[in-house]
Amino acid sequence: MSEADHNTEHEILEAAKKVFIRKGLDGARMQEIADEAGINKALLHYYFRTKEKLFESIFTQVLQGFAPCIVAIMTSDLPLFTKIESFADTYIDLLLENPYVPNFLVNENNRNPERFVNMLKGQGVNPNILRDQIKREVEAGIICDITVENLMVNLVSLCVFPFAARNIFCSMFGQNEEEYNMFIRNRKKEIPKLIIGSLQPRPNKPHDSVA
Amino acid sequence: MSEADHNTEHEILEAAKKVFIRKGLDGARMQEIADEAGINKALLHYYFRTKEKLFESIFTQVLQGFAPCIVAIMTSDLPLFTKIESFADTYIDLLLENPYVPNFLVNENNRNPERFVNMLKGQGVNPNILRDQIKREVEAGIICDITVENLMVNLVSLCVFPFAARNIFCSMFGQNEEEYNMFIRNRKKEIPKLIIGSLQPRPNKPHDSVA
DNA sequence: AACTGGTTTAACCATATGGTTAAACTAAAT
DNA sequence: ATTTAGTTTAACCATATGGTTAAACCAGTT
Repeated sequence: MSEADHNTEHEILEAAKKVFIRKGLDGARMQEIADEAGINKALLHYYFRTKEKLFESIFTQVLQGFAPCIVAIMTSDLPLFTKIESFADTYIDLLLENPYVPNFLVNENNRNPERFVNMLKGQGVNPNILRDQIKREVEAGIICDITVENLMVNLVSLCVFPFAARNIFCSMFGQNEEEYNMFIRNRKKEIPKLIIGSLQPRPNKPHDSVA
Repeated sequence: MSEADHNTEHEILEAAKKVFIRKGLDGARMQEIADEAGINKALLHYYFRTKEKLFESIFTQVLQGFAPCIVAIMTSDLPLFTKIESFADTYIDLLLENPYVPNFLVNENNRNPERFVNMLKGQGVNPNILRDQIKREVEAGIICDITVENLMVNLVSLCVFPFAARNIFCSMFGQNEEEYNMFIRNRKKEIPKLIIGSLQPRPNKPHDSVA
């Protein structure tokens, strides 16, 4: 029997991920995780001594799933516009596969900010490379000026928030799950269009007067 | 002695708001709320029989604090650009005064979507008026076409998400609290600029080809 | 046959927590 | 002086929950 097969640890991690992401640390019950994994509480504690340890595993696992995407846009050496398009595309795909993760992360970010910040430091997220790229492209006349901070916050907000506020928007617009997913898939193109449009260099002034 | 003075109920509500917003329904302890209100648990239950009831009060109170802003942009008859500017300005001010509310709402939205949806229905949020306005302004050549959904999601995402992900961005950019607040205040102008810029009608095509 | 590690069962413990209760106290109202 | 609403104190209850434990079970291994 291959190890990956009856690998109970893996089952537990999958189950814990599901439960923790949906209910958070406080809301999750060890019993529920055991049930979800198809085992019993004793065995659950046999593998992961405490709830905290189990949560820690899930948290880092989830975070590491989302880090590469962010690191890529921060560090790769593609042209900025390409990066933006690629980020929106892959990030939204990732989110569509893990729609509850934004809530989970926002929640944990609230409950235990230190853990979050410490975890991030280990991921090598450094805005300076992107800052330099922006500077270079501004000087080359490819884009008009913007801060890394505004660019990143705009991009991430537009991609992530529609997931965090899914129900709110859904009910606000009277959409069902599938319609909303379609709407979000559509945004894979809308978001870059919006941001890249705002970065188009203007002949004279950095901002146009409202007609 | 005026009622508003020793008004214990008010004290309790303030305390509960603080605790619930920071820790959520699951994380909040009745004892903690009592302490925060400077009273004891017995009296707390004397005023609000159950945790649920108390939470309900806080939840509706918080939601109603944020509804008017949304309703205004959906229903008032100002020109669209004015609305957008006004929304970003007043909404971000409101958020700066209640920085933990986005987390609270996202959290609750996750934990109990039904409550959220039901609550929203009572607030008279109806996108059709705004939809009509957009249609009119498109036909008048004031703006280029966009769906209400995309406009609202963009606007709200850009305003709210920087609060929900405060620590993440803060640590990502090495900013302290005050710098980040400044950054956000700055976005009161940046966000309308971005969105209004994208709505500027183009002479021929609805989207420009990348230079 | 004996051993081994993973697994189950089921009881159990300590603690936290939401909620209740009764008795006493205080201060204002009558 | 009595009443009354608000408040405190402190004990108490029921339950949920994280975590432990011991004994038995079962499948492969030796």
